Amino acid sequence: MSSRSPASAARSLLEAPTLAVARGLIGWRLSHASSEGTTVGRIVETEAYLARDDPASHSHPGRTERNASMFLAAGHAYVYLVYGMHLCFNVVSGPVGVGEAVLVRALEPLEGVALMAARRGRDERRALCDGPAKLVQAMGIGREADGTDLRRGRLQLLPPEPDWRAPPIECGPRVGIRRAAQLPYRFTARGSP
DNA sequence: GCAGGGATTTTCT
DNA sequence: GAAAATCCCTGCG
Repeated sequence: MSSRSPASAARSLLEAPTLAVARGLIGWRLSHASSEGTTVGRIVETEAYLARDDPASHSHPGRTERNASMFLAAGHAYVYLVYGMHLCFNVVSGPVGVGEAVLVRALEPLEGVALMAARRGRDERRALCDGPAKLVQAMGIGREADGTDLRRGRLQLLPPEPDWRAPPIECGPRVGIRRAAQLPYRFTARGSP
């Protein structure tokens, strides 16, 4: 069909509609090169937050100082504080100025597992990155990552390896929200947390 | 293994 | 002043 390389096709995913990005990001890798070392994890669970007909989205009430990064170009990071003590990491999607993003809910640890465990203060591999705030802590992502370009900075999004086989992906309701909780905007790699 | 509640602070009404 | 895209520990079966 396409004459483009798989890597190029993968990169163009970020320009796709947000629901397609949320599904397509399953299998991508998140890499963070920090002063402590490098950690890499594979995305195994995501949630889409849209700009229209989605009252659960942070962009729904309009643009504010907090959600400003959601309105950047696709492929930027949106990092915010929830519950006064945890951070969540999102990949901005959709056209510039629209306000859509994909929340990364879980990773499978690939590299720097010992560093992840040290940051998290516990050893059990399963528990390192199986929640949106957990993976932010394990990867050492801070609020300074908010608004950065995920194709260029220390925090980078990498397409799946060419030989990586996509697992079956399940779709269901989002987690931890009240409004529009029934919308099936959550994507999970089967066999993951 | 599962249910329940506390921690903690930013953000918007 | 209330709610929030959560996590962890405790108590109980």
